[in-house]
Amino acid sequence: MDQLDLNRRGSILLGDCEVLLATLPPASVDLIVTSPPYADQRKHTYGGIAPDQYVDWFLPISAELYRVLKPSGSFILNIKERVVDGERHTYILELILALRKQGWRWTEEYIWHKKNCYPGKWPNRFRDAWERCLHFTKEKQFAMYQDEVMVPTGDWATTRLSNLSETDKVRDNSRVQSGFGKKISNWIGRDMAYPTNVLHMATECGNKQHSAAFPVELPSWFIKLFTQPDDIVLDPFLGSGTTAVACVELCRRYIGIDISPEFIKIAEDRLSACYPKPLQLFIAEETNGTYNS
Amino acid sequence: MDQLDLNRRGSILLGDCEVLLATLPPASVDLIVTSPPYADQRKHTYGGIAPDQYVDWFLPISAELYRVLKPSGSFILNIKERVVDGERHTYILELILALRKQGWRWTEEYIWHKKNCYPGKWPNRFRDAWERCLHFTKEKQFAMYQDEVMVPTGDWATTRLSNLSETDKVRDNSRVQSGFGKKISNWIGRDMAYPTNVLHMATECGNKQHSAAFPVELPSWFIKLFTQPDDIVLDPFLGSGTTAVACVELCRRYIGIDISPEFIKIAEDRLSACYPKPLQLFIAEETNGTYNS
DNA sequence: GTTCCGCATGAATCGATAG
DNA sequence: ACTATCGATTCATGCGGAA
Repeated sequence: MDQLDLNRRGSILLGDCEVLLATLPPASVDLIVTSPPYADQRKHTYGGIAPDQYVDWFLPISAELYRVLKPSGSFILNIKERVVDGERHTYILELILALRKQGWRWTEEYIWHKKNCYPGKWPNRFRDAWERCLHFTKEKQFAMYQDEVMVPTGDWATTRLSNLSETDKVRDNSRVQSGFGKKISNWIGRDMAYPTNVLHMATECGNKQHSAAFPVELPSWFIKLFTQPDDIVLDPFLGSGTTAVACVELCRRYIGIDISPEFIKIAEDRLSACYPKPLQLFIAEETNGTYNS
Repeated sequence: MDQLDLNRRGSILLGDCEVLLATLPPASVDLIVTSPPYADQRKHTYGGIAPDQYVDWFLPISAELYRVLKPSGSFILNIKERVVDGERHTYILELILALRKQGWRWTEEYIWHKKNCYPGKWPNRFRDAWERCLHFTKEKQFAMYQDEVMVPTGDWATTRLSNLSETDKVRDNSRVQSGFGKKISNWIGRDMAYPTNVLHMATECGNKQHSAAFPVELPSWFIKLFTQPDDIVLDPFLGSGTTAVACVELCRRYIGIDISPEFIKIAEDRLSACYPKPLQLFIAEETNGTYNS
């Protein structure tokens, strides 16, 4: 990836992703995580793709994504169909079918359950509290590091976890993420379980600087699951840079593309104030000498 | 519906639902809730429909469902696609597209989050913890009674609800469901909120008598949301009778169809031991005189 | 009458073995 | 080669029995 001028942390590219993706070498990316502009959204930057044209708009881009992804790589597409004329539009169903014709395997559909979804009331539907995280791969076998996202078992969470201090939790997390120490499965033993394909995460609503499509937690989870440190993660619709932030925190390299100079600026500002998680821990311990292991 | 010989509670019909549905009058049903046999499942009763043939198998049935449903009615289809050769099969996506061509409106997709999903570990996926509850309607406007499924807000649930006895909860539920007392929204006031389109419910696995496809809670929720007392609810794949049980408990009339005499027997046995929720309360209070309001 | 522990039980999926 | 069956894997829940 040296020809990409990818520094130690990553690269942010300004421009149309279909054009810029063509400049990347084939089979060079370990993971693609993205939340593309939803139909009729972001009109000021992408021109607001009409639902009926969404598949035709996306397919040339996904063809380039297929080319740059390693055979062992994964492609996570976070998306949710809009309501049009009182019913769910079918462009995502059609997109899944079209991507399969393009060669992608529709390996799994994860659900992001938005614990704090947007408020509102309508006569014929409730608040929409979930989005699709479609998992596509090129091959039947692909890289997956399940131990990296293990969670406390229900029993353990309600009884023992509640007794741990916040500092304990932070320290434990960072140790695992930095690759030091034992595997979680050995370390905690039977107190940890593998997660399911339903992710419970709150949306980030407090941040006034940027309107992130998804919380850092979401790309972080998939990055831990599908890549190792120093692997390369691509987000062709970087937006406010959430995927790149997750990469820095987890010591992965990123390639971020966006067509909007405003968003690129926001992403670069966020990244400049962003450190790997182990380093964050180090800073925290420097500042706070009261911690005892 | 008198020509159906529908008694005060409902009717259970033994036979092929495509045939039997043709005998029902048009526009006579308020709600259809069903969980059809999934592809390649239940081979002993339904012959195990192959994934590739699923849409063709289902369309003649859904045509009859369309005919018997009132214009203001809803059709809830609980289903989940299998994994075939390491990827999710697309027959449900194709089914949604085909149902729309048949005239159905794909109004919403609710998610049933199965808190206790089937265990297991595989190299390329996690446990499947969710199923689709597809909501189809005939018209843009349809009957929906949102107040009937309001839920306590987090604060209230964790503080006051946990202090209530089981009897209290039964009493409260039955009052609301039977139409006695105030609307929940007035009764609890600001402590109640509307739910989202994500339903958190555990599967019923402990029951030795029958293996219900879904918990009574699931059809109950949709029945409360889309019907009023004495309305008619249809389940063309009744199975062990869970939908009919929910109808009895909520004082709705049911039409249940199943092709398996064994399942019909199980359903009838369950229904004979089944009472409306207000009556359950009455029995509970007869037995337990210690309750003070 | 509580609370706590042990146990059986699932609309599952994969890989290996057998026809 | 391609399909059919079987064992191994794994965890939240609700029941019954025990302290």
